Amino acid sequence: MKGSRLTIVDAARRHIYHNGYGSTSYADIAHETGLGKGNIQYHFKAKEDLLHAAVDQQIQDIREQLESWSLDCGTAYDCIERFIAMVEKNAKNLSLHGCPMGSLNSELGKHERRLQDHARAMFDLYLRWLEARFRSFLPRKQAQARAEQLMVMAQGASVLAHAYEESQIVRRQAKIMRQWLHDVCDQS
Amino acid sequence: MKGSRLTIVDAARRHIYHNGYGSTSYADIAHETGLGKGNIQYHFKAKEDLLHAAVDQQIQDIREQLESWSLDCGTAYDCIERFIAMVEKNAKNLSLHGCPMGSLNSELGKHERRLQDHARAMFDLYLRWLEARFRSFLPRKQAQARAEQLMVMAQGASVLAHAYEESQIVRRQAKIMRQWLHDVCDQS
DNA sequence: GATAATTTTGTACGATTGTACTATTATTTT
DNA sequence: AAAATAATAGTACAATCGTACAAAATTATC
Repeated sequence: MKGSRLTIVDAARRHIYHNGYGSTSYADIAHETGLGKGNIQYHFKAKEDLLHAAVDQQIQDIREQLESWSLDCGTAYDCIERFIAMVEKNAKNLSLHGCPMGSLNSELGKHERRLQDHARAMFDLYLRWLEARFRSFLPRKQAQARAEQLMVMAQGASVLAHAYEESQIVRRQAKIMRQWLHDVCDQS
Repeated sequence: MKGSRLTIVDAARRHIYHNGYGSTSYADIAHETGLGKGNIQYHFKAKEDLLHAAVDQQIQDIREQLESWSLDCGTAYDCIERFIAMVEKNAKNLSLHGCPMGSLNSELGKHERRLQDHARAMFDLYLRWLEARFRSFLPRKQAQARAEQLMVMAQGASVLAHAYEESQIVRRQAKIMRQWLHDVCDQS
């Protein structure tokens, strides 16, 4: 039996991803987990705590994911391609609910800047990891720029796919990202 | 003296852009316009009507903007560059509040799909206009793809710039877009 | 100028929200 | 087993929300 706290955080992550932070209430989480509302308050006194816990766990997941990629993949090129493959694999969810990082940051950036500071850390993880891979065959300044550019493409694809509820947009952009990555490597 | 209705829609547009649709209340608009709360309800019976009116006016603005660009610019290349110039010019606002189209679509896509249908029309305007320009020197299928790609870059830049509250991200990406546009033209 | 229509305002209401609090049950510690 | 701590549930409360409605003020129409 999984601990209540973890059950709550899992439900919170899913609900925040699907409905947004502002549209996630204690009642929602209580209903979704089958637990009492007071119980959830016991584990997370304020609503902000719930978000912090959800983001923390997602950060943890991202860390493990990136570590596993670093180990699995031979070349830096393969590593970066693995990132693109992840985007493509998640095309359906991205078109249905947007990017978990991007949409949360967009929402929090509007009127919860303090909370956004935490959510932004997810971007940092991917960006620094990508930059490190690009540095295998590019100088620091260029590696930084390429990492940013790749993340821009991934986020833009998510926004458009979500707006049109059309996963094909993500797949088309993934193809473009691969071609772009190939060209970037060629030039170096 | 500007009509009350227009005053309300203007305030609604600004407030929705800055705070999001979910965090925009009748009380907010009343306070911002100095009008009574009941008055706003008189002009817009339901909150959805307020959003529809705000989106309608924004669509109108976009239409006029695109028409003016079509007239001003000589070549299709110049037209597309004008689009990039607009993104760059709005870098500060994009970093502070995100893209008015993108962030609204992201929010509505989460749990107001019916309203998103309307908001998506803003994307359609830009995409179809861009596609038409690209068709000056590209076949239909490729023109469609290029328009989508450019919009992806613009939206991605907005998301990242908003997440980091860093307008330089938009400016860097605008530079990349210009280079990209140049290359696309060269290849044709 | 009287009458009708429109515009504006203020308030009231039911629903939902985050939070606080108490009581009850389960688990651990001694 | 007894005591203490942690966990769970239910309820209460003030605040805010969208909406409904009635009265007052303004403008238009004849």
